[in-house]
Amino acid sequence: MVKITDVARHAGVSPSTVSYALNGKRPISEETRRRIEASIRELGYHPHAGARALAGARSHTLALVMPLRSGVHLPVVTQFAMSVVTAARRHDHDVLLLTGEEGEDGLRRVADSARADGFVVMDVQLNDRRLPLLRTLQRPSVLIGFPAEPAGLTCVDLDFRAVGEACAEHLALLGHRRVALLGSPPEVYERGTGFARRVEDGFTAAADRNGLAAAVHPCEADPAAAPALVRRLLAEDPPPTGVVIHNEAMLGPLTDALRAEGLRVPGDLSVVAVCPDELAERSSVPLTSVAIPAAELGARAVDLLIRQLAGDPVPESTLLPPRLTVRSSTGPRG
Amino acid sequence: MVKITDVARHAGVSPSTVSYALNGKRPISEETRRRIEASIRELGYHPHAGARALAGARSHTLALVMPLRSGVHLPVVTQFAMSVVTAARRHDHDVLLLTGEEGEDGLRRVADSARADGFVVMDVQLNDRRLPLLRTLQRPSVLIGFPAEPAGLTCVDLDFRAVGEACAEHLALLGHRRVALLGSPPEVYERGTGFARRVEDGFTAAADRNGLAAAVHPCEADPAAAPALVRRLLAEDPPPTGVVIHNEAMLGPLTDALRAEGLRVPGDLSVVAVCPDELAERSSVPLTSVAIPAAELGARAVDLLIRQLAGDPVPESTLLPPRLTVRSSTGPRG
DNA sequence: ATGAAAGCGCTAACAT
DNA sequence: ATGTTAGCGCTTTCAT
Repeated sequence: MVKITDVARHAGVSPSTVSYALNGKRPISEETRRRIEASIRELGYHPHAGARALAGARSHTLALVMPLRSGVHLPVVTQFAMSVVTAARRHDHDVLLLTGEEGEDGLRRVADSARADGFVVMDVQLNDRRLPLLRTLQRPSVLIGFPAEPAGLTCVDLDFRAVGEACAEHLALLGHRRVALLGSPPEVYERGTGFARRVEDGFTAAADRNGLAAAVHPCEADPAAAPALVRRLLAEDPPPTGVVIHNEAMLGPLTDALRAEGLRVPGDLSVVAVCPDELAERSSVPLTSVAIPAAELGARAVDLLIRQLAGDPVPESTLLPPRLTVRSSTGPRG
Repeated sequence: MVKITDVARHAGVSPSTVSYALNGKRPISEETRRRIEASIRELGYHPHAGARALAGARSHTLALVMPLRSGVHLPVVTQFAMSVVTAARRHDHDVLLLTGEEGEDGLRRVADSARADGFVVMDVQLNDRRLPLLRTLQRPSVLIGFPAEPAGLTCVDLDFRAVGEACAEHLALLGHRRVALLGSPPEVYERGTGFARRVEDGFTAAADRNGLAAAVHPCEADPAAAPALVRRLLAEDPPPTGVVIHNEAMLGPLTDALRAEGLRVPGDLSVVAVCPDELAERSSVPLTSVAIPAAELGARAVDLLIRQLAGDPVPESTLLPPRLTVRSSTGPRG
């Protein structure tokens, strides 16, 4: 195994000089730095992570806590994880993967054993059991999603209010005057992170601003209920010409039901979905949609964590703007 | 921070005794062990991972290398990762997450810096660039999938030949006499890990054994081609009454095309899919299917890695038996 | 069955 | 701008 003293000898300097050249904590002459870098490459030196963590105060590792439950769309989880790793590597950090299942004990274990310097926690619930611990732990963390009481925690999420607004505005711009939101099932409002309500608020607010008539239909995750819901929607007089679906499980059943009722999309009805791009693309009519920007969320979370580790102040709340992708399911009214 | 000397003092023993009590490398009297364990709990002691790695020869960390390309079904990746973490924790190991993107340099870095004791490598290609390195690295690894030349490497995968057999046998048992396999696109055969061919072989072999007439249709991943393919399938005289679809991208288009041709599933045609359960369940007619047992693969991979780390001999090749889940898309002939 | 003590490879004072 | 050196907390001989 190649160690720092090997590099030092090879470059004709002291170990500490190599160490400093590596982490830039004090100035090194250009000439010396070059020799050291050459030696490192030539010998294939990689500092022993354990020794580094023991002597320094940092493991150069971030912990990523994956969801407990599988309510989250799994592809989004993978994309998110990948972007976290990629971003972490850019900052010379590795990523330790934890499951939400390990709960508070897992967090404490990882923190106490100095396995990780900070945490990225996915799938944070409104009243997450882990919140008190995360607050007191002497390591920074970044939460994906907003708990009921986010004060004192660093949180990142998609700006769901802006999602609702973007959907309404997209339909308004296409000339629609009557729009509806087919929302999430009640469980999501209660158990979830509150994002369903935020979409709703943004949707109705933007509809108001644009003079649209807007209806909101909460929506169970029951495929069998789709036809009835669609009929109820169309029974309005006059019926909406644009609809936003924020309910992943019902997306298929609802579009099927629309087709069954003989409605053409977007000819008779424009449809905007709030769902992963993957789903929107695979639909029989590719859906105009707003997706969770998993990669951006991951990169941003790492960024915030690294800045905290550097002692920089960071905003407690970060909301990422939504991006609406226009596909084939929306068109001008009529 | 609580350290081993704190525990030792609290329990009235020497640090080394605590260490031995922790890892069981020498006998400790029942009485002493109990006192030590009590102290550990009371003080909330967690050994410093860096110190442990430095003094010992093990980081107690496994590296999990996630896929480069996104050809792999992302939900399967997530499930796999979760099961790897869960299994690793059962053996007192943590998991470091790497992306395939880091390639050989990433593996070397992690090995040389003693960040991980071994590797689980997902998505191994037939002629993976990382294979030579994995062979020479002084750390064990387990590959998910079989490269062209697996000798000297520990590989785990679903037994795809048995998958083909299970599908054919399921149809045979239902009384079908003429069956067809709608296979993977040519790219998969070339670039892939050879599993497509193995399914094919198993399928035809089992069909032969059971006296079925079996046709194999390779199948581009082009949704527009689905109707033509279905018509071609039905043009056979007599047409098959059972079909196996091993092509994730075409699953939707093909079932749509079947419906468009007025075929009832399973009334007129029984369909077996080789695809993630998730997809099979969400199909308009829930599909009888064989899935990738992601969780089992992950657990098995970790198992093999841990056993290698313990110096135990392990089989080079492990094939997991497929599980066919009967849903609504298959029924007796006629 | 238990203790004492010598490192493991690195970082960060404290030197010059 | 660079060198010297004392630990960081643990494991593991070598003792007893």
